[in-house]
Amino acid sequence: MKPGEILRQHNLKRTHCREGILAAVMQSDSALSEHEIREQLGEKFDRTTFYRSFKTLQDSRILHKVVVDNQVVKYALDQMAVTSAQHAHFYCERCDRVQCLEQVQLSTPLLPEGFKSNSADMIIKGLCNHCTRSV
Amino acid sequence: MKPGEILRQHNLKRTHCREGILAAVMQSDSALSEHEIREQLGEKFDRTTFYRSFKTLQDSRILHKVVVDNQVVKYALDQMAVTSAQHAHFYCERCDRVQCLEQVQLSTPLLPEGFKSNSADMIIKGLCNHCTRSV
DNA sequence: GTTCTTGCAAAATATTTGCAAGACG
DNA sequence: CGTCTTGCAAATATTTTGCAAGAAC
Repeated sequence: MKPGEILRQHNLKRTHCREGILAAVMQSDSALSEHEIREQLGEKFDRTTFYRSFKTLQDSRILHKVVVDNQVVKYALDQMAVTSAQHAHFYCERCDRVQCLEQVQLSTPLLPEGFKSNSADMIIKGLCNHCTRSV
Repeated sequence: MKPGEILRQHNLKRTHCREGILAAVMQSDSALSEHEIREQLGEKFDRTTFYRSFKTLQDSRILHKVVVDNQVVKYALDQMAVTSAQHAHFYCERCDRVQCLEQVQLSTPLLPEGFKSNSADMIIKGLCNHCTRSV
């Protein structure tokens, strides 16, 4: 599916900035930071616009945000099939890339008395599939 | 154990700021943000000093940092027994508190070919033990 | 044409660094 | 006293808001 179609499906206006962000994230095999996306699109848009676009895309559940401990913030596409399913994120300590591990389903572990879970995020850190190869 | 002792154990100088941070975190049943700790200590220290103290305490593995999606940053004590064991964090969407679920051990799920895990963090969101009671 | 989105300027917030003065052991 | 830590000022980074001009439909 193309960026424009996705936007239309969600009743969002098809603007250059939104389509640019989507195109970048869709063709990448890892999650991208605001900075990385901005670079790819050649600084064509204002940062303010970026933040507003991210917000819009997140609100419509087209993208989701991943925050790693050390303040790395990345955005990844919500694949339709996966949108509702919980999945883990992998952060590579060598190349700084964040990948969604869609195969890795999160089973919420048993919670203590009184806790009620709505959702869960898991970030696994280590070496990614690219980096274990090239060590 | 008292703040001073902990610092001595780790060969850190016992300064007011460090002891204050430790005292605050130790007596709290949930993780605290820089802001919350600063408030409790009556704005007695500079923010710069705080950040440097947090860094020191984290480097010595006395505290650990928890970052929730929406940019909430909290600090929690590393209990000795638990230090090395992986545990999950619970973020309450109602009261904004972060608790360490030490009972909930993280078993790293099966990773795809080529990934090598060093550590993992899990944040479970929902209603905490205090808030489910008072709904 | 009406409504939503953008760009710009500016503010709020978070975090880091250099350096001289001060506290710790 | 020597070394590590603090406070202050300032730089950098991140994110948010108001408002008028511009794009989308």
